[in-house]
Amino acid sequence: MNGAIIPAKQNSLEEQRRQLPIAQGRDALIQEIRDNDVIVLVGETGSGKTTQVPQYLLESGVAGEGVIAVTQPRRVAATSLAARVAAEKNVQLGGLVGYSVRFDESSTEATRIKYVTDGMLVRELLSDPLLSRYSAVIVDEAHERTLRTDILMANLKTIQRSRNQPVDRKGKGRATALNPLKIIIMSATLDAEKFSKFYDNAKFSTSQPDYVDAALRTFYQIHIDQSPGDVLIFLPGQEDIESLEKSITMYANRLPQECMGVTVCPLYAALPPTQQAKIFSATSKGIRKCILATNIAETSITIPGVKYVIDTGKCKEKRYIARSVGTGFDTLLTRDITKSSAMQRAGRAGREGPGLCFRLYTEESFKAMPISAEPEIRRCTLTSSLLQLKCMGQNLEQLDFMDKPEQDTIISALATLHLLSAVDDKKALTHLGRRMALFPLEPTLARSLLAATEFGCTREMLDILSILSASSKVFYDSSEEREAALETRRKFRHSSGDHMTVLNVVRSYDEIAASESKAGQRDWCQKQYLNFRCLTEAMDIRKQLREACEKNGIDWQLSCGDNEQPVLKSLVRGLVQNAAFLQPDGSYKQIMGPSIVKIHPGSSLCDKKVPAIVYDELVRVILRRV
DNA sequence: GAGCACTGC
Repeated sequence: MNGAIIPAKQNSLEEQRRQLPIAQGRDALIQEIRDNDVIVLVGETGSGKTTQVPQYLLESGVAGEGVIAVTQPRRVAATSLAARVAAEKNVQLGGLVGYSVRFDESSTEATRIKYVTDGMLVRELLSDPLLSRYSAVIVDEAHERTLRTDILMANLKTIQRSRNQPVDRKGKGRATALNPLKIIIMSATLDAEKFSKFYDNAKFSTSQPDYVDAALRTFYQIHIDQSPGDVLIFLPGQEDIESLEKSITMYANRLPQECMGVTVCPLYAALPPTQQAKIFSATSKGIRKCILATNIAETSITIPGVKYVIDTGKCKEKRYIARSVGTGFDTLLTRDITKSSAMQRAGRAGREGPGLCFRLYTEESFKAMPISAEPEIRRCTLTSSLLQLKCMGQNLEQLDFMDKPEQDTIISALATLHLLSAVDDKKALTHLGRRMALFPLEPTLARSLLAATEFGCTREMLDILSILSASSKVFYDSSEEREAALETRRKFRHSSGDHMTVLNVVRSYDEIAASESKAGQRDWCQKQYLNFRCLTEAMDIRKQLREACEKNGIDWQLSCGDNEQPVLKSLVRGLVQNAAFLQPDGSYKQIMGPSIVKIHPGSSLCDKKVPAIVYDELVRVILRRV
């Protein structure tokens, strides 16, 4: 859909921290490194930051063209970290990612991330006192304060002073440093301030313990030490699942012969059922199954044979942020689970015998967890419920609720209904509003449907709305197959945007459904990278909506054929609130709100620079975990 | 430059 994104930069870091239980994100870190020559990064040792931060530097380009050095006090750490990062980036060790330790080197001209022992870098000072090949030096395990680390840190300080000196090239405008150096000191908590002082009060930032990495290590601890039995790991979302799947598989391939094998099964709602089914198939003897699941495995799906549970203590939660001015937006944020979730997760271990649960959080964090989740009335849009209550002659503001909704949420719901002409200036229900409530649709979509009766395109509108109100997305894929999916779906793309693209999909599906069996339809969907589950659900919804039309004297067969104008006009009637105009810099500005929004990269309108857009979904981007 | 789960109508 025309998912739009509010860029993170819009909001102050402080504001984001407040909304984000896990503090530091990838983008925020990159920004901090861009803004500061020295950063002291505090966090637990051996966590993912040693492998991730260099990759962030490389990917974002903040470290320029030079080599990114990561120093380690010990040889074995340098070589094994290099191997792991090379594997994560899917490159040959010694290419893009390499290492250099005494007696052993694996690096080439192409190497951009180089893991080295601090002694090696100190030695390099002899031949290259300014370390000019390096654009960034990351000093890891700085808290160990080995002699060579200290010598290195002292030198880095003076090197940076001379390299980052602005050079005013005559007549060439602004003075800039020719070959600046970035320094990142990674340390355990206690010494952070001392490091910061040493580098002229350098900024320091704290990274949260990396639960994905902790889960990886816990899994292998179980795998090596514990008796046979499957392992279930709870993670917040697809992204973490994909990343952990990669690292577990990578280590599984290097296990000693006598060790049990490992098979990894990802599990989340959006995963096609065929792949979900893998969790139920029995593993052969000598293979340990490791299921990586979202909280879908907490209640909805019970997995047989699980003996060990690893609980990261994290989940995702969708939250609507109301704005009394303009439109609100949804955020999907990673947060701590509740006590009841924690119990539920633990209970998934050993349902058929003794089991063990490994919680990757402290007793204190457990005690700090809320007992149960906040009720939806405090977190969701109330537009639809408000309309319904009005139809029942009730007033949401006067109802005696167990938990009262936020005032802003009510105000924004009322504003939306007013804009859709479902209520009048006195907040009273209109005839139109009553008709909107006849359909099991969000009020915005119901408004578009009623507009379609005027513009003569109910048939097309029902095709689109049924997809929009299905609970899963039509276009959904893992990050691995994203490119292929994009290419295959190109034929559905419509120059007028994603809603017309969706219409093309439904029309094609209708043709297939007319001649193919259910299995044939499923096959077709799979080949087109379309979500079969979404389409079948949408077809049920469409049938129901058509019936609702018939019942209420609306002709659902009105078609505008190949003329897209009536469809677009009708959509706008419902989505007025979500209109935005192109800005000179290529971003979009809401007409009814203050925000700058961006078109989702998966949209057919992305990079098209059309003068105006309407969207049906606005998502606030949350910074990623370090 | 990228999607937690569920439910009802």
